[in-house]
Amino acid sequence: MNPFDVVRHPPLVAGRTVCETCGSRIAGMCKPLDAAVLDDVASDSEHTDLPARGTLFREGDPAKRVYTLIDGVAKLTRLLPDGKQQVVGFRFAGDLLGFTTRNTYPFDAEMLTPSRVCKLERPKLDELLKRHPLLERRFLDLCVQELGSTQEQLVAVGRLPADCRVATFLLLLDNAHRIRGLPLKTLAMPMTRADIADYLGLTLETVSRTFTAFRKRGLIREPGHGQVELLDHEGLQSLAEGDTEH
Amino acid sequence: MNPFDVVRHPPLVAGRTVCETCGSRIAGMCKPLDAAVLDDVASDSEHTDLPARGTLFREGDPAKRVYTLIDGVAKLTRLLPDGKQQVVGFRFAGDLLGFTTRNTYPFDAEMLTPSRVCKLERPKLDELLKRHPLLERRFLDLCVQELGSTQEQLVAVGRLPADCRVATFLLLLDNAHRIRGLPLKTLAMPMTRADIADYLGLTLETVSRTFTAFRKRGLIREPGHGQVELLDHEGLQSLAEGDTEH
DNA sequence: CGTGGGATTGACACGACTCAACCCCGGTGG
DNA sequence: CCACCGGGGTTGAGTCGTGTCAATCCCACG
Repeated sequence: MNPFDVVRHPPLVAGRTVCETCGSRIAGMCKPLDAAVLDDVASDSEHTDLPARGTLFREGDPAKRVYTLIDGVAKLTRLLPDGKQQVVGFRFAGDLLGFTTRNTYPFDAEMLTPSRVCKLERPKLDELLKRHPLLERRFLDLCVQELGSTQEQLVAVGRLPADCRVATFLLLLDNAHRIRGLPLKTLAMPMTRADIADYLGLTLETVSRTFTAFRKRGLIREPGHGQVELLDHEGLQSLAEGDTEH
Repeated sequence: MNPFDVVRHPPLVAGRTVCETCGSRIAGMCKPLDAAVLDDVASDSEHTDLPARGTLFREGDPAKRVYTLIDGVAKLTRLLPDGKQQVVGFRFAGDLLGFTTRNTYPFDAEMLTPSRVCKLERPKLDELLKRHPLLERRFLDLCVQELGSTQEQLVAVGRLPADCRVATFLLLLDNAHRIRGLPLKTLAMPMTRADIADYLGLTLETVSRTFTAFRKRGLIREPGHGQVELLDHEGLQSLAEGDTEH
């Protein structure tokens, strides 16, 4: 059902590098932990399932837990007073959700597909952090990474025309699949045109028009609902870099 | 000369809470450190002066040092292949500059005023991090904070019309002065219209027109070059929140 | 006094938004 | 079984906000 739940990769290095509880290996908090620490974390964590459109938490809620997205896709949004929203990021299987040093979440987290998360209570996390210095370092890395991708998004939204922005989104999606070892020919794309528009600072109509333009130019194919195939990586790449030529 | 260098605040709490070497108290890495740690840091750090328009480091340079901006204002920019640039943030006295867990800087750092920085070699920082766990926690806090403000910026750039964006910028500037205890009637504004435009995803002409519109509406005054006075906080606030009314 | 960078202002073009109609498809219930 | 409904997507026509290009102004500085 969920396009992301079929995967089972071999460990990257010998030994237990995957958190057996949450399956996290790629981007989650467990990545650099050794077996002892993993057991420690695992004993404190617990699973929950959410339906598509389910809300994990809302902007302003007390940040009582951190989550690892075991499987599924989430969008993170900030709401404006007038009802418009800005998507500040998408999250995929293995990603960390809701980590912050503040005491409330800074955005909503809503699932785009039926999903499973591994949740960890904040006090337990704080204990773990005290016990395992490596873990704190890990969070720092993740935070720096997140900052980097938000800045990338900012550049796209601030300085690129519509078609270039859509190209960056498609490459982002492609990359999310690539680093997870997911099928790369046809990409699962559970987000609606409206989601993509809110991510790129456009309207859903503009996104829709851009997709059909890309189809006509032979840049992409859409074999079915919620799927894309990138036919011309080169072309998309040069678009994403701001080449408005041809 | 530099509008930010006149300040000398009393310590917030009793004891030595300000790094005597770098003067950092507000936002820099030294904030939560006790005297012993401060001495430790101070003995490894060193000062440098930069002229206005001086470059501290460039995107892609090996991240060999971290800096604390003792005094002055910096802009952080990402460059696009076609020459356009996006300002991903401004930094003020006391702020940390160039901290990352990656091995290259993700953006350029250019001074807008004559500035002084306190620099610390990366290997020494790594040692300090090992020796003082509190410091690592501090960096995590700073990173989370930075992420939050980048997301704010993203919302403004992605979803607000020009006048609302300019209002958010003015309030940002006001806040930067407020938390530093700097004069709040007339704010020092060392950035050019082009800098502001690159921060907000606009053109310098649009920024200029918006400023004159604000002047005519009585929202602001500009007593001199590089200075603004916010006459109607309320009005700017409601603009910044997306109220396009009146 | 001349020079150059920053800022302002105007005329115009164009890209993206708005509003609206329509299609497609899956689900639901009569 | 089929009519109805609603959500997502596409497409068109017209408007409007910004971008573009260019002229002019201001002022600090050499």
